[in-house]
Amino acid sequence: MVGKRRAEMMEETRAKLVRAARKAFAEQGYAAASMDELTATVGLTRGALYHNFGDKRGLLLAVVNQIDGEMAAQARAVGARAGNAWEGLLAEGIAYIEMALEPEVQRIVLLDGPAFLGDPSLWPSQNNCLQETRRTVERLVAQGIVKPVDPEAAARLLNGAALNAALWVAASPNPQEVLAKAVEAFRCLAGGLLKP
Amino acid sequence: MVGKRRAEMMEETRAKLVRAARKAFAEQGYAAASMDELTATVGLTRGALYHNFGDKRGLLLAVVNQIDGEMAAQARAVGARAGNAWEGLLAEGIAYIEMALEPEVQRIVLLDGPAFLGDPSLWPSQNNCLQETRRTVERLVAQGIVKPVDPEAAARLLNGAALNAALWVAASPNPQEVLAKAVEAFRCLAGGLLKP
DNA sequence: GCCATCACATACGCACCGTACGCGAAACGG
DNA sequence: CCGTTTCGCGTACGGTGCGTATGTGATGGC
Repeated sequence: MVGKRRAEMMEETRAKLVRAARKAFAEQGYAAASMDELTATVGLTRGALYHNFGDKRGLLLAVVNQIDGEMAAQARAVGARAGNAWEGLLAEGIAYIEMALEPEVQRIVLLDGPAFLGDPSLWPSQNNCLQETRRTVERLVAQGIVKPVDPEAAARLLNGAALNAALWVAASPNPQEVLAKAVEAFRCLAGGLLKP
Repeated sequence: MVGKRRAEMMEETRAKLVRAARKAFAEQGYAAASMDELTATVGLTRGALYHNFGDKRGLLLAVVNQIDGEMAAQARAVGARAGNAWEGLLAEGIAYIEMALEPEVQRIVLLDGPAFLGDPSLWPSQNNCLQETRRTVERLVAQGIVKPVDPEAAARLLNGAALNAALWVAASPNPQEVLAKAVEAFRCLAGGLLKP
């Protein structure tokens, strides 16, 4: 600890707060999470919070951006692993459904994020995972595999469908069975984009 | 006012509070809306609120149920007006997109509702507008028009896609143009449910 | 016409957020 | 090497809002 520069220390403080926030927001929800408790769990006070993130929303923003980035990376990896471009799009969508089962993703990014930060497209992160899907759709349109739809619109609807599917699966008593149904229905819907 | 019975009076105060809540929640969001202000605008105090709805969430629940019911009725009406069952499903979905442009629907039912009340399927209203879509899908499956998918799953994904489309449209600078794209993409996706 | 009920108002305590200010250590210039 | 400035963070304060406990006046049965 002693050998570190100020910038490193500050970055470490930010990281600690973000880590604690991911836990607290996921478990209690953004509104119910107390900043006094949150900061205390990592040996700090609210002073550090307001100095680093401006306010409570600023911390939520930082957390959302971090998780969003992780999701986009995961989606990209899954898509790249697929046999062809079309299977890649399906794999990405299904990956979103499965990722959204994680409490951190569901609670923070899908529920509290839009409610307290507004529409995802307005986020500074520009919603990486949505952009990822959009680019995939663009490629498929260019290759003539899918109908010439607006890529942004298609990406929006696909992500929206996936997100809602995940909420459904998470709330169900037997997630495994419901997940299978959701994935099946998703494949079905997405097929509507394919050229005849 | 004098000639009314107690039950009528109580129903009237409930209605007044719900009306005020629709306005306040839609304009400021659930979290930011002050119950002191809200009740004062209709000449009451928080006492009336906690007596009639238990707590702040109870009021949100009542508001959500009311709007949800209106949405389901609207969807049913639009669906019935369509030429055939398949066009009815499309019309319902598009109607959801357009309804979700209303701030009361978007802010209260789509953003704050899930965030503060949990998954819509857990709401006491049983999410009427989702049930409406599910029944429509069931009919289409029975008639052999759409593939034998799980009706609940299909309804979930369709509604999710519509909701996300609406958020996108509402946040865009030129809603008219974007709405057209969203509707087009929705028709496309929904087509994936049709039997070949 | 008395009394129980009840819808709603009033009053209180508590939690929490945001801000202004204080402090001590690190960075910096000479 | 030392004085000074910077700055990351802690501390203290005020304001606001929720939930609950208690009071009250009108209503409706008997």
